[in-house]
Amino acid sequence: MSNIREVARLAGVSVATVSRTLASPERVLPQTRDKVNAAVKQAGYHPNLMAVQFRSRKTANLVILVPTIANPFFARVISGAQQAAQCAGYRLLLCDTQGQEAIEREFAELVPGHQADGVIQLRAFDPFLGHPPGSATPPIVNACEIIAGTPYPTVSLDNRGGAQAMTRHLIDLGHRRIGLIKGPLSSPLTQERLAGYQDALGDAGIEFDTALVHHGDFTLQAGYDGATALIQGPHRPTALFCENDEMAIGALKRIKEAGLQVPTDISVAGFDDISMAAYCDPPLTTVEQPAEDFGRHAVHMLVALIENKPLAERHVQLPFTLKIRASACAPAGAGR
Amino acid sequence: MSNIREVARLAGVSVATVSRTLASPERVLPQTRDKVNAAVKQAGYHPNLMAVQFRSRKTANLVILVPTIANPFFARVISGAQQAAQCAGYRLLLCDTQGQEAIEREFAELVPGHQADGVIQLRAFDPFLGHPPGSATPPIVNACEIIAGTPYPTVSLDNRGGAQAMTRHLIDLGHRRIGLIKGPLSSPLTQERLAGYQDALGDAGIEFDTALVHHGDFTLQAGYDGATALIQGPHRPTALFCENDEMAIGALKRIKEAGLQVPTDISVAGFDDISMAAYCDPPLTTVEQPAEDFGRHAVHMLVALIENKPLAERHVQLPFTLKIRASACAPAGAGR
DNA sequence: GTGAAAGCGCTAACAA
DNA sequence: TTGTTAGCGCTTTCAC
Repeated sequence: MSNIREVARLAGVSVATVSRTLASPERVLPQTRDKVNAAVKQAGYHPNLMAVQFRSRKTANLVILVPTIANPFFARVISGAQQAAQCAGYRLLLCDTQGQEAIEREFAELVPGHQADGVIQLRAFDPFLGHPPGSATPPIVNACEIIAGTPYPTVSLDNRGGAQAMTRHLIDLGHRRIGLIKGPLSSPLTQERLAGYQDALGDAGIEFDTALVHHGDFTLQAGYDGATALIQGPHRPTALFCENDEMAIGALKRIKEAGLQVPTDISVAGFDDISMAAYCDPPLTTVEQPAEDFGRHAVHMLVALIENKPLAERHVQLPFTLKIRASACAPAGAGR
Repeated sequence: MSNIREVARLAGVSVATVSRTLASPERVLPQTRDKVNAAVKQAGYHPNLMAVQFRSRKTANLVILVPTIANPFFARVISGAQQAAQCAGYRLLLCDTQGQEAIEREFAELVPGHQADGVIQLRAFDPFLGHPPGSATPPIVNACEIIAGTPYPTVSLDNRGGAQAMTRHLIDLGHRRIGLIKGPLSSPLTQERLAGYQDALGDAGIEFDTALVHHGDFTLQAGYDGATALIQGPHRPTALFCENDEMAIGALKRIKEAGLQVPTDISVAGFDDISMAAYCDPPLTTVEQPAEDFGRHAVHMLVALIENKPLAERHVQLPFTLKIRASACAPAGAGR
């Protein structure tokens, strides 16, 4: 592999001039520049980025920790992040952590290790937990699922408000027995959505019934299983609110298999508005999240942190939108 | 930020001993090791990975270029790659290129730039195209969609065979007019599948009709649009073969909107077997690909390349499986 | 505008 | 087993 010294020799200039030509060509005479460029081509020279970054102590790398990229919602978040990173002159190092703390820690370690400038965490776990307290916290932004009481900047959705709005929508349609297919207990996000669900129930004077709540893990299968549990028995719910679209689609399948109609027999609602939501049968009523904006905002904030620019807000909250489609309607025999 | 020298001072040893303690503790006396470890903790020391890798000329980074991580099939490929990389002691740098050559080139540049040891390309584009011919080709493996006539090692599916098998399956069910919703013209993969489709038609003595072919871009919307075009007119096909599951699901929606039944009026088949395929209505008959294996094999081959180990095979071909579900059946009025 | 030279933090001979 | 020392390839003063 050729190095800067060889290029300098070929061009008949000093290494400093080669370095300057590459970094700030305007500080070099055109004729010198041409000589250098010719030498670069001739030598097949590629600057050793390792050395460049080592020397200039700037990596232009951002790490993003994603619980699972198989989740289409996260795919959209990443897409937004990638765009914003590109614009800001950073590369995005994507890491599918499979929700494993060890992997999250390992990748986050790239930051104190000078291999990346900052990290975006999309899950409620602090990858720097237990770091030497003396050192300043590395640049990090927490988005989507927020670590309770975290000092880090955050980008979040009003999950409680979103769940409340959707539950209220179902109540307004005339539903009184609304099943809830939740995410895992450990997720703060799912606790907030449960709270929103309870808020709406409370407002309508409907008693909260734990028998109507089922825990899943955000997968299609979990929705299927949740529906199985909730629709059996004599007094089944007239609507099912699922905490993400994939579980809702899983539930849809199970309900149809039971010989019931959606929405006439049971209404179904989701959360996220993944692209599939508009294509399933019936199209899914859901809570839309501006997924790409999570990524975009997180990157902007992280870059500000890294470059020591002031942060406009430390805690950004993004708006949700109720997306009314055909999977939810008034229950059979509703008074209104 | 503390450095190795400070740790050495704190521990009362030389920098070499600190370096050794970190890299190969067994070459250092236990008591020395303890002193060093204590000093590391006290100093809040994190090795500067930039310097480590710069000096030892090994990054343990692998770049994977993905056309779009929003595609659930690629998500599975990545998942397999990540696993294999982890096992082999490498990090995977994921890059969503959005199919843009400029982005692919930029990330591939990390390899000659010594910032990554090799690259996996999942699309039929050579990111090192036009590289100085003098220099040896950087370690690269081409998987999924293969560059025509590439000298690189590859991991591929028998796309032609897969498409032929599915088309034959539809013919065996009694279909004679089979619509094809293809990927973009530019994709080699889609040309192979077209060839397989034509093979099966030829074997059955059915004439190829270009009016039954529609070009899409692998999105839900493309399937929807393709179905719109193909099901209108008096002599519509009795089956639709889509080159991926997402287009098949898009087609499903359109067919139902037209008041037709799947599969009784029109059968639908897909390709890939994404998780959603089993959950749509009706469940999708499709060609299953071992997605995770693409990633796994690609990583294994790339690591072999990087570490100068012999490659068992330069061109791995993975098996497909016909996944028969409910979206395809014999056409109405079929003789058998 | 260009060159000489110092040194980033670390590893790896080699010496002790 | 441990220390000394010479760089890895580059950027960046500071002279000229």
